[in-house]
Amino acid sequence: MSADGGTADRQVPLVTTAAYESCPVTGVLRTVGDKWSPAVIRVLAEQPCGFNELDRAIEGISRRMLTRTLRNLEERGLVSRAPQGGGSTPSRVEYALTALGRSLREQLRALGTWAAAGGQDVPG
Amino acid sequence: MSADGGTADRQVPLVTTAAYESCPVTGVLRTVGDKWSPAVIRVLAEQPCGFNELDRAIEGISRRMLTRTLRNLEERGLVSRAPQGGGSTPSRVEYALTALGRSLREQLRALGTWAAAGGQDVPG
DNA sequence: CCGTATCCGTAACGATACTG
DNA sequence: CAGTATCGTTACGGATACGG
Repeated sequence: MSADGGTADRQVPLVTTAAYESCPVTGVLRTVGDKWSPAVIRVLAEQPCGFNELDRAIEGISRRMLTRTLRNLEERGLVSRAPQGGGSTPSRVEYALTALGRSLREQLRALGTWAAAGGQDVPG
Repeated sequence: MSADGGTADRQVPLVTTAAYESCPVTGVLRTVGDKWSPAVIRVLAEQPCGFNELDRAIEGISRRMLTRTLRNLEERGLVSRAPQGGGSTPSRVEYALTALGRSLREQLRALGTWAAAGGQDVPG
């Protein structure tokens, strides 16, 4: 066997930190891999929604986490935020999935189909 | 408009805790949504690997987290663990992707393709 | 070589009170 | 209605020393 890399030897990382951080898969998993994003996406896929409507639609979520989740999804371009009634305190804010958000929803559905078919057992 | 649920009103949660916890999508995201699972899957997709080989192949991972990640993936049936050399202290343990793990890898690749095409920006 | 045990810091999450 | 502020807890992850 030669001294330098043959078949199974590996001297250098296959997954470097830089490459991993800029990986699209890593990115989307970071975005949607938190506790509540999938729930929010699911509800908004049904129909656009106000803040408190969302709060009631998702059992167990706190207003704090709902805010954070919405802001995160908005930042990523998956959710749009539209305040209504131009005053200083909007009487209603409508959240909706963007086109990108709807396409992500389809990806997640595909993943769900795979998981359900593949016998992926559920946590708990 | 009638008093009971018409079009936009919602009195009951659309996403209940029980349904959410047992959701396949939630399950797979919990499994693979942590920091290192995607990296491990990626390396093992290349070829089966020993513990320290994995450690060196993934820059920045600690032995502790590698162990935890491998155990988690094994528990979910995505990775197989095969100790070699029957003694009390195996001289080598080979980790590999199971058939289920390989199929998940394909799903993740699809997600990555979507993310790269859709202009999902990366974190950082 | 293949891990486990321990300690510690940070970040995520939950509860609740308060504001515009 | 639509949030923010504050606080406490718990889970995740990193460093490192040790054991089989």
